[in-house]
Amino acid sequence: MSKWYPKKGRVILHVDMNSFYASVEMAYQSSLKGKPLAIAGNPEERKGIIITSSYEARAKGVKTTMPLWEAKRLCPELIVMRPNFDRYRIASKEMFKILYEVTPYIQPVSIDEGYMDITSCEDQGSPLAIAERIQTKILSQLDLPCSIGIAPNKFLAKMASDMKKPLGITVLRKRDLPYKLWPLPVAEMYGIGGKTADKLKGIDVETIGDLVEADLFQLKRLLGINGERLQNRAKGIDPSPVDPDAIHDFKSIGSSETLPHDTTDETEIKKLLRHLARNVARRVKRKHAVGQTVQLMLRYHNRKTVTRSVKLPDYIENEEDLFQTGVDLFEHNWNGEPIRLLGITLQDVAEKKDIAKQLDLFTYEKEASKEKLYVAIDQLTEKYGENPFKRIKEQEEEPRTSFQKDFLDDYFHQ
DNA sequence: TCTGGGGTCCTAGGACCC
DNA sequence: TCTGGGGTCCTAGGACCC
Repeated sequence: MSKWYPKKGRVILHVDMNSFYASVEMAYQSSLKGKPLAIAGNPEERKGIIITSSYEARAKGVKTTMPLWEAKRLCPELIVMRPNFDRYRIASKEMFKILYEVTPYIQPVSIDEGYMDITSCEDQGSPLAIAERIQTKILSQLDLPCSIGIAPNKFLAKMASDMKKPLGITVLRKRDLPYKLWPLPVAEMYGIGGKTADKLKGIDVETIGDLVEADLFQLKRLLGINGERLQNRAKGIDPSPVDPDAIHDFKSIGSSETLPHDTTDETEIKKLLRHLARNVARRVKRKHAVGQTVQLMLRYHNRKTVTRSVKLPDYIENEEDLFQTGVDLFEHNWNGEPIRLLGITLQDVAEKKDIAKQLDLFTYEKEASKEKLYVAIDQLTEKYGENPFKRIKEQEEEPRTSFQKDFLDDYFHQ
């Protein structure tokens, strides 16, 4: 007698550190615990905005991106610290180490959060038990609080981890959606910001439940293809996989900086461009990458921001090329008004090892007749073990270990 | 007294080719 | 004389996230 088994769904965790930077500082210096603490930039350099704040500070109304003076007005006893990124990187690494003890199927999405696919971890206990173990371990070993969402896909796991903070664990199953997800304002949905929320309000979509009910054609007209994806997510549908390799497929590397004062002084401007080019080049080098497009960003005194980019005939990687292209773009596009911020970004980035293949092939293409090209493809296929037209990385990747010890170094640059 | 810096993805128009 | 429609590449800007 054949028995019917329900198709097994996935089990996804989203681990989200609670007010990460502030919590790391408290773990570092326990006298800060229980106090309103904010991590902020230097106001003298016009970078005085709140990056993160402790729950004690949030209780007083302090919020991320709020100017420091406003935060101090709301909370006069606020303790303010500059960020110590090295500390946060170390803490992040230790946190992910704990996650990798459970499974290698992890997609880090930022310094303080990541998705885990624990579908095939039944031997380690129920999803809830696994989540509790992770949370307890991160708290006892690192003295850091986190919230965890448990759900059948990434979107729901993300929404779930947001529902109880700090130190929450929230299970969000499909059958929970009508009372746990749908009553929330649509602006609380991941992927919906102020602009989209405003647009949706225009068609009377105020809650996530309203989004589920909304007319699909109307949504598409309003938001394009994103309308359909957002509605699917609201319905609890999100097929996107937990992708451990996403972290390696970076597409751009950039650096930008606000000047202490608006300036029209070309010496000062070039000095900053030099600094930015050096910054980008250092990180490009660490990732063994090259890139083909350089983008210059200018923010003027009135905050008007423009970007100008150029695609180069060759891949570049070094400081000098970045600097020269940046200066070139600057000289051709600056309108002469005082400048507040400058940025240089290298785009169309790829790893050198992948580019080598393309260049090989390109050379053959250029020099070979069609017939010779076929021979060339055969040769390349032999050399790389697969059709070289298909960009493949697997063969050159290191085997995945329980903890890829250097990947965070690469990702969270330095 | 104002509003950082690191990214990703999508859209839209013009150039160009067939 | 007038002029289709599809596809790709390049560039600029916008929305969003942490």
